[in-house]
Amino acid sequence: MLESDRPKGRGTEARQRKARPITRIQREKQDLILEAALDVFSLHGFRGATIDQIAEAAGMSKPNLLYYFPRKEDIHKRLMAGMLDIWLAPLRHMDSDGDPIPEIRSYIRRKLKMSRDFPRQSRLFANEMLQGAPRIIDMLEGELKTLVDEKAKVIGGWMDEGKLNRADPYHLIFAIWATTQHYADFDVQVRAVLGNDRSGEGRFEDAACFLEQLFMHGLKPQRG
Amino acid sequence: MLESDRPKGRGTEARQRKARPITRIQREKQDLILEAALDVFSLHGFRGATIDQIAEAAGMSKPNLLYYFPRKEDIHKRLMAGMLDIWLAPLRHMDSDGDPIPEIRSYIRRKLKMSRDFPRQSRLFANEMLQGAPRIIDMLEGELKTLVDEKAKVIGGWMDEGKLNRADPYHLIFAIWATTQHYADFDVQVRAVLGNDRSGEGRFEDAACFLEQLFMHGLKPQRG
DNA sequence: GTCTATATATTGATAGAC
DNA sequence: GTCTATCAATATATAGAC
Repeated sequence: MLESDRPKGRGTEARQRKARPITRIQREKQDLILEAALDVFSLHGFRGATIDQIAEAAGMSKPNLLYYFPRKEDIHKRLMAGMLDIWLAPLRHMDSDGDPIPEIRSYIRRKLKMSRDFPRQSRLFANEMLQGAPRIIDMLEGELKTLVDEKAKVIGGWMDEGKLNRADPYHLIFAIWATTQHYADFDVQVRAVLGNDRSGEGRFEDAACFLEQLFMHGLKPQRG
Repeated sequence: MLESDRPKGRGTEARQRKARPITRIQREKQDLILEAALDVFSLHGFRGATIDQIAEAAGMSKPNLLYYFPRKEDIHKRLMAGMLDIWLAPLRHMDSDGDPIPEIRSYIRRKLKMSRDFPRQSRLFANEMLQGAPRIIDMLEGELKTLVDEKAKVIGGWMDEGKLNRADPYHLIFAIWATTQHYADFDVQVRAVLGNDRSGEGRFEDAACFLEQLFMHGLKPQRG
């Protein structure tokens, strides 16, 4: 059995870091590593990424990097944790007391902006999903499900009041996730299809415009 | 420089296979390998997958597998090639002479059905995208772009005739891809959020229903 | 065609000098 | 804290017996 996430080499006990305050220079080095690791992990996934690559991207030697994060998994864990909060912020932000249409419109825009500004985080997340989310499945079934349940209830309430067309709130949320994250995760494909002439950053504004139209009115023209 | 796709070991020249007809037993073995490789590649990506894993899943020894596909890359290449045709079939199928609304509705259903029936192929493709599509970028900029350009023109024509609400055809196609493939690529997340009770195969029917509603009518209720 | 044994490179992680 | 050197495991691929 090839267990990808098992620490290799001889008995590796995570190096005990003393609980002393972290210096500025230490944090800067850590941030440098995390920044480089985000590049590499988001592109190759956990197993595809190598410490060599991360160290080179961070401009330091491999043992030096391992001085700050004793194990490869530690870096990945930190990146995931740091990202999940940011990632769910837009959904948390959706206000049950607000007007349904503007709330959903603004949720879509916020989510699309995250794909534009944090594409690597999106791909890191997508990589984890494709692999069956081994490292965050608990969070999906716990924290995430709770949040979505809550927001689905809010949306369902809006529909009951006739402020939105009736539709499954869960699949609505999936659709918003899918359409917005697509521009980060499938960026190569989007660029290839749009061609060089349309591959400027304008594609995000076009996407925002299209998605607003889609989610608000759909494709079928109204008679009259 | 760590070049992941470079063949390793000593001077490896692809073993010259004689151009003699392939026997039935050979094809069966190859299919067995491809089937196993699809499992492993779709889950771990190209670099994350190992020949050991594939060989074990196929129930044969590693050298035996390498007898049929001399290099790891050969297996992956075959899987990609075999998949791309299937993958684009639903879009090719969209008929410019048909009625716009039924054509699009049926395209969505067909694409969603592919996510249900071929989730591993979808994830294989997604993995390749996340990595910047190094092995199929030419196909994206060539064959795929040509096909999408053509179909975008068809959809644009329908809009000119007033048979569809005006919207960017390219982003419409992206939205259909994203929403349908989401159910294969982010399957873990979908299941986690819907919970055990709603994680039967019924979720695909729910999704089909929702997506039809979304793409046809959007969320905003019509007055009157 | 299939197997055992093995060559060679890569990789995660450690040792120990400075 | 940082580096060079290196270990042990893993991985791709080949050699050669049967």
